[in-house]
Amino acid sequence: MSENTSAESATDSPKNHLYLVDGSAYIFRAYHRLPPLTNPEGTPVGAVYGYTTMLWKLAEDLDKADGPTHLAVILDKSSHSFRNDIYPEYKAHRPDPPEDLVPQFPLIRDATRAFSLPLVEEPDVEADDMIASYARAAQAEGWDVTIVSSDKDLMQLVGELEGPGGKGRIDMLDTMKDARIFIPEVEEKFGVRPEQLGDVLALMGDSVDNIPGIYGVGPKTASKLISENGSLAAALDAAPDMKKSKLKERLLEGRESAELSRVLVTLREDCPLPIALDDMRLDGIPPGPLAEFLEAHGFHSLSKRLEAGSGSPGRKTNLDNVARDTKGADAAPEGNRQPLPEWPAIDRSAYACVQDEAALEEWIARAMATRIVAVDTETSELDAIRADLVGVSLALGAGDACYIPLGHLNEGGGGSDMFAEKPKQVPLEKAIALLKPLLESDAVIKVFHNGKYDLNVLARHGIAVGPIDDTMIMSFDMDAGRQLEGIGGGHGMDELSERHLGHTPMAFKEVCGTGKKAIPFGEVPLDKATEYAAEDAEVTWRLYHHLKPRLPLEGAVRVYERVDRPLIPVVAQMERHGIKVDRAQLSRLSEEFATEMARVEKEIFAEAGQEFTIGSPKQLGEILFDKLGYKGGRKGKSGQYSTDQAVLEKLDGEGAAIASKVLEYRQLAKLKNTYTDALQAAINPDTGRVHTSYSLTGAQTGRLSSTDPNLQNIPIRTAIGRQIREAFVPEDGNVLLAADYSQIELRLAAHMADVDALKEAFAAGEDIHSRTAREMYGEVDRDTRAAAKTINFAILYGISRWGLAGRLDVEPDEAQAMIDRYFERFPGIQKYIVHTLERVREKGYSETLFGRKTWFPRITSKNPNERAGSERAAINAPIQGTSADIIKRAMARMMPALEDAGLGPRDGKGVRMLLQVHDELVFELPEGDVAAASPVIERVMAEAALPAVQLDVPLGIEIGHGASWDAAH
DNA sequence: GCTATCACG
DNA sequence: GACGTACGTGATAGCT
Repeated sequence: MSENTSAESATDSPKNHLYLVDGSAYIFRAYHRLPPLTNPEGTPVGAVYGYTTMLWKLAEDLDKADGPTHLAVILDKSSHSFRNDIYPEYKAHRPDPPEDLVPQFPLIRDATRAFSLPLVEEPDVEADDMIASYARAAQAEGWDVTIVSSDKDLMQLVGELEGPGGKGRIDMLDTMKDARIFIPEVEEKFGVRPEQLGDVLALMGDSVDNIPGIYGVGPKTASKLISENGSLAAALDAAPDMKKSKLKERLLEGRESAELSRVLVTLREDCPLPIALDDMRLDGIPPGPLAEFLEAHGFHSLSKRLEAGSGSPGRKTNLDNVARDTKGADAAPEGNRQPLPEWPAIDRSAYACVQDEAALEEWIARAMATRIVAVDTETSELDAIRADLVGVSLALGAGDACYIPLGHLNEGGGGSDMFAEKPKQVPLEKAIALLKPLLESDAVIKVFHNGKYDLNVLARHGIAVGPIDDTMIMSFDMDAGRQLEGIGGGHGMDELSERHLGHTPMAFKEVCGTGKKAIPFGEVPLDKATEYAAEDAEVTWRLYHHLKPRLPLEGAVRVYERVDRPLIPVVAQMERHGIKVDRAQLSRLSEEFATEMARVEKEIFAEAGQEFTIGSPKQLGEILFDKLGYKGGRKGKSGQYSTDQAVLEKLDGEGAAIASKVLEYRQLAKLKNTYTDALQAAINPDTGRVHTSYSLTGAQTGRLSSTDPNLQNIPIRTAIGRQIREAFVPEDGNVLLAADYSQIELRLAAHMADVDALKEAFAAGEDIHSRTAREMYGEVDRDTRAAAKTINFAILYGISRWGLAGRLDVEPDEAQAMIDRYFERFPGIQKYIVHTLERVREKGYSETLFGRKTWFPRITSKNPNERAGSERAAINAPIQGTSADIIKRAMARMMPALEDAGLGPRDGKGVRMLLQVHDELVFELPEGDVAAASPVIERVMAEAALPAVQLDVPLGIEIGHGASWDAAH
């Protein structure tokens, strides 16, 4: 980390913060979560790899505010402890670890040594006890402690205590979920305070460790008993007075067992400490041993990162530099292409075409065993909501893929010979029945590229696919905005295949043709279809194994796992819901607009003295400026006159009647062509509703975008345009409900730039533009408020005196004076801008509060125009992107929260989330549910940043409902 | 396929 | 000191 950044953040001397890594528990989880990789010698290293990236990530946080100053790894040394002595059955029925995990245990030690980290392994002491002892010892010294684990037993330690050395805090970090666990999280999970957790655990027991607890008492009952009675002893004592019940009997009978369990779950906090706390200080990671280790196990991507950042050989280096300084490496044209695992070249001729049930069953069984399967669907058309399923392809490994045709007609098309036999295929119904358990199995990760599409296609066949991963979203979360010279910056499969695998997949048009000669996929001959479809699945499989391990290295795990990945099925469901539009209303408006256009057109021709194409800016410009002689400059390299709204309004102000008529004509044409006509055409004949498609990778900042049709730009600002909103309606008996974040970007700016005056204003519920006007001008009236509003937005968008001058119609000097005044009144803003730009120049990317990166390669451009443009975008991206992260989190939590409140889908109805418009969510719900649903929706939205981010400003929500989208505002 | 325009946040 | 600069999108018409 560069000196200036640390100087800014580290004004106070950093508090000691000990990280204790529960290594043994981690590798079990890593094993079950990660793909079964092997090193060059064939030793399985999937869990080791996960462990290595975890340590890397922790070391990366070294200089961060809440990062480690001290770190140690604790491992279990032997299977015997004091618990076996008092209870021989303890952990007696543990199954042996999986065969391919056993050889990884010693490698965990190697990995730890490779990072030069202290390693604690004591015989006859369990890791949990050792962790507890170290945690308490550090806490007593007034240190903060983070236990890197998600073991529920360790949650007993969470909390804050005043020791001889000051106040020390113990929390936990679940690196797989990237979640901090503190008192509220424990309370949420177990319903009791951490210090009461031992009592709950004693009652409920633990089948894995063979802790008996009380038979028939599970987490729910245990938590209830303890929270009601205060403690285990009190709960047991209260049992004789309970009214007769099964539970009473069990408590009376199980008293001894519970008391034994209480001892077993108690952590020993007084183990002798083999390594002194001070010796756990983390100064830096010497690169030598680490490089050797990474190399030996074929962790090429990590090796490369280490090389890229290590500087002079042998120098002790801080991993923060190593892992983060990726700019240099990635700026090279091939920089983004990492060494690949040793896969054979893709061979399209090797794919299987699955045409009978037996073969399909075998593929499905193998997929179940493999636990990770790449899936791709082929369909009759692009629109997922209308598309029919034509086939499914699966990939289980490199060179191990198949295509399952399901809806193919005979080659050359169905129309020409309707009696032609179809190719042999597993009947669709049968295939769906066989695939459903695989695609819905919790134990198997289904990997897609743009899975939202496939989810929608498969949902039509009653398959609720999950859990999924998505290589398109992974790519977006790591590489948004990143453009490599000559390689492009998109996230399409073909592009990623070129970029990361160096392989050009078969082009769709090669298979189906293009333009008028295009044929539907169902008419492609099976051999060709198999090559194309199975290749897509295999490419997805390979991309997954390339991209997934990169996620932690790029710091993209949190945004992928906590924001974007959970959103995929949610957005898919919104698309399937669609929204009802009133066709008659739209049609009426179309006619009305057409009549008006004809009238205005006549008037324009009269003014112009001739007929011309009003919609042609070129012709219009010539009429206005050449023929009629109005003043107005040329524009751009096209040499064409500008005739946009600003120009025409100016002309209108100067008395040119034709200008306002053209504006009116344009407005009508826009509304008719883009909305009233197009929306009618977009109604799905099967559902009678309009189904937009959201792009999850469309906007570099992390926002969604909406296409076919775009429902994120339906008019609202003018009365005439709002008539179109009136055509968006609920089904009978329902209403539409709109909930939006009020001024979310300004609130985030106030938080992120730490502007006290703005934070106060939001906390007090003031009108923010009025407050700005008061700060800037000392008085608030219509004019000063309007100017303040303009300036507030200018700030969000990256300000310039010329831009502001243009908007406010003042001289740039005066605009500059206003900017200076703004910075003076809100000093945090200028600091934020300067700091943000410094960071982007240094790192190459901006970051949101949730860690979403947007890359700005042109921030260093020699072209001042280009560079300035990047700077403005870079100032805006963290704010716009954080807002996007927040509403995405709200969306992912919304339906579960409504379901918890009993408001979920009921006989196909209930509350349905239909649309997202950046800071607004639109729902359709039975009128009778409005009162119950509104507070739930409001709470989920208002709390969406928590617990990951605690904002200094409240998030205000405005909610309305009515018989149309317009009425809901 | 590109440019200009304008709808939204 | 300049920069025919407010940020982020998508659809349409006209024109090459």
